[in-house]
Amino acid sequence: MAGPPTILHADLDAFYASVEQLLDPSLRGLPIAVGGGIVLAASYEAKRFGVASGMPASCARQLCPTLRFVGGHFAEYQRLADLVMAVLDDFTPLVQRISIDEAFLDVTGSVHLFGDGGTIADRIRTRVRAEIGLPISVGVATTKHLAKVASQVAKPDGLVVVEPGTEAEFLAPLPVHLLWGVGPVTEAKLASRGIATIGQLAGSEEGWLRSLLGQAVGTKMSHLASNRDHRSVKPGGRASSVGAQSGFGRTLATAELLRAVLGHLADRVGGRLRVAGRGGRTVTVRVRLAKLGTSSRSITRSRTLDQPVAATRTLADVAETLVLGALADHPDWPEVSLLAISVSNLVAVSGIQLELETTDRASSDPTRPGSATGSARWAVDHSVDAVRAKFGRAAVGYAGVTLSEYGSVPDEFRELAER
DNA sequence: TCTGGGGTCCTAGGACCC
DNA sequence: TCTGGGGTCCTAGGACCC
Repeated sequence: MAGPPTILHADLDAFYASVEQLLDPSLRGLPIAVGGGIVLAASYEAKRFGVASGMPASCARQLCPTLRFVGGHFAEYQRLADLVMAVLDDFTPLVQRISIDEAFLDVTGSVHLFGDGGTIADRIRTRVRAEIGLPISVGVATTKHLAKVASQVAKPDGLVVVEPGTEAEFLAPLPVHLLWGVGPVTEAKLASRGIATIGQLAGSEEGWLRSLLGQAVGTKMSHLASNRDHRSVKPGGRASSVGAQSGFGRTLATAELLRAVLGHLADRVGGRLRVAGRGGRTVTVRVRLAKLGTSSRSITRSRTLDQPVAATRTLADVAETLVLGALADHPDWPEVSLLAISVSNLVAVSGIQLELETTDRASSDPTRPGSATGSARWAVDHSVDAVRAKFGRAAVGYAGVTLSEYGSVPDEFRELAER
């Protein structure tokens, strides 16, 4: 007699902007944007002018001349979002947080305690508004994906319940871009075949969709459109890669600049890995290359090592080798506009293990984790990590390089995004 | 000597999400 | 208007093993 599951998707509205309006009442009701050179979040008042996140500030100001830019209170975003998540935890242990401001809840086992899905969603919205002061939209359905679509439809500050049995008629008139996984490319491919709504998508043959969109995407779209997607809510879950990137406009890639930026990025990534007690075998770099007056292209290079690494200097050395190799392959693209380092194939690694691993085997290749210098590297990292644990990140800089002249995004924001 | 199929890992690139 | 930073997942080819 087990009925269908009851899944909620709870999503804070225009989160960063809503927090700013909560902290400063004079901003309430006004079009505001969080960010500096680009819009990181826009209030609903600003969205009505067409302002959207990711938009350059100049463009946003043209759309909305009265737009106010406000600095981000990054620690507050994290603290308030955590309070909201704690409210969700009161209704079920099955909470899957998928970003700072949204989560899935499986409340199937909770309905006998708190009431049906719509009642629970109502209580969540009331509590979040009363206790934290933020608007939150909730979608209720029998599957995760449909709950997410419902919460998007509910925005702003709304609640949408899709009753079991009404899924198809709910989805049919909605545009395909509301489906999770449909971005500009997929939307355009579908539009070229006359498919604009989820109903039209559901009416398309699965094999035909696979040939149009590819095996995985085609299958997924077919399942989503006809609500045959039944992934379960999975609490917890650790990241499978750790990375950092830095854009610096149109700058000529001197060897000094590459070294400095890669050192800084390796420091960020290595520090986070060590704090998490993890190391990774695969180091990937991304280089965005640009030519003046033309578009940019990005290339990636990766290398998989025998042993997991987390040492800043080792990561920096591997990354530098990869970047130089990538640049050598593209001599006609002289300018570098972004560098990124990512580490994947992650495994749990204790500090002791890392130390042993780097001292056990000597090697003349400095990019290998078994380098003879490994012990010294571990000692340096360990000292830096210890100071930072006490006094914060800024207490110790890597190689005395702050790179403030290149970074356009404050470090606080990076740390927020790391969560 | 050449033929076949399956599985896993690695690498580069692309689409998408918040 | 191609701008930020941190992620996930998929594809396709090649190497290698059985």
